[in-house]
Amino acid sequence: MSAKSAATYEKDERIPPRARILTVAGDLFYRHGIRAVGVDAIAEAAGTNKMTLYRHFGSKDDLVAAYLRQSASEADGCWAKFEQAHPGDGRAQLRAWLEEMAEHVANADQRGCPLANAAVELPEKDHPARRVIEEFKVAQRAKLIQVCRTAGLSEPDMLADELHLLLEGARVTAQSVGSDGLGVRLVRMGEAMIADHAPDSD
Amino acid sequence: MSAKSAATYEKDERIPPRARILTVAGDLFYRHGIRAVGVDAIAEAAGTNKMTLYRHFGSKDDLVAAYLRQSASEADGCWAKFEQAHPGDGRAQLRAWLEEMAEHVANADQRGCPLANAAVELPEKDHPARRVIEEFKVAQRAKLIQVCRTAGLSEPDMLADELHLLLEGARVTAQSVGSDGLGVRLVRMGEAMIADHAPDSD
DNA sequence: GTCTTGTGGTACTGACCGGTAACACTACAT
DNA sequence: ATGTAGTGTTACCGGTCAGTACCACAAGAC
Repeated sequence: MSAKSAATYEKDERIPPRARILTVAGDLFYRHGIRAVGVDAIAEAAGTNKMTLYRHFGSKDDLVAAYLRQSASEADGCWAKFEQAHPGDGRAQLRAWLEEMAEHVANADQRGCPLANAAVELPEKDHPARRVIEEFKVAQRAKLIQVCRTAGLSEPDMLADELHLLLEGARVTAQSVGSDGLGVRLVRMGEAMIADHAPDSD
Repeated sequence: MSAKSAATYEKDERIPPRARILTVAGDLFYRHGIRAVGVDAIAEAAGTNKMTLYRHFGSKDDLVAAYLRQSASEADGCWAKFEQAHPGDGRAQLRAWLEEMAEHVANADQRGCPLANAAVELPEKDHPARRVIEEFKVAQRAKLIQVCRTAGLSEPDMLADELHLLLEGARVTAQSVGSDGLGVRLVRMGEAMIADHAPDSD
């Protein structure tokens, strides 16, 4: 109930400690930044202790990597959701994605892409998190290109990169400037980009 | 000459300690991240000691704020340079800006916008750096809108935001994905956006 | 002269960092 | 009943963190 963390587990849950640790670590890393959160704080917030944490994750860096893997798989699940909601309809999936991102940007307690933030915070190129970030971003790009292609849009890889830059820019801008009206502008711009790549007049 | 820092002053310079500290702090903060750099390291790299550092900057947070102010004024100087190179020609200034950013993105030891990175690293809303970031971003946006307007482009504020999102996205993407071909694509996309807002066919 | 201002050097505080050792305990399987 | 796997607890390690006290030294001002 403190201002610092609303996600303290108060211990006794039926959820196994590893999952508790990962959940609470994700919350703290995302909200306060990776370097700003110590393992003691994570263990305590997860209702366990440092030893158990280190039995499941060999080091803080490993925990960070696991956190990023988790974030990446959530993003994948997001795409799966769109595909399920609009099966075969790439255009609708793109639109759903745009709207989701607009919502994200407008939400005050969202702090951008966890992976991109980690890339900013951890420049050391041999950090275990780096691999996760790169793999995710490559997969993400491939996924986006594929959706653009199945949507029947021209130059799918070009459009995918355009949309990606737009969204990434919006997410990072929301953190430094704020997000008044950014969401709607985002959707408008994205729609315009998509329209520019429509082969038929739509 | 080590891998860690090429900017160690080896002490004896004629440059006064305050300037040395600020320069070396900027270098280290930018390359390794703000939270990753301690005041001891800065003082040593600047060829001075912690006491002198604390005499000029009351705390690390103040030093960080000074670092960001410095970065912001460098960016302002950049715009002044464009204005001087292409006086009165907003379009050419925008083009110069795009090319500068493309260059930046392609450069491997650039790590995005110092202000935006700081916003990621320092989410605490009462941090002295926050004020600097917000003021800079507001000024930056105003400046960009003004250039778009004097360039005679339609919907200057809309275009300015589009360009800003594009650029910010490119800078942050370069850190997580890499920058192969990103520069040229950036210029192309920016030119297309500008063209879309040209009242006459150009 | 001396007084002041800026600087360097050293040593320190107290807190926190990531990580580990050793041991007690519970639950469950056989 | 016994073994085993996972967990909790406490105390600790060496290192680093931001920040400070104290003193010595140099330069310029008067």
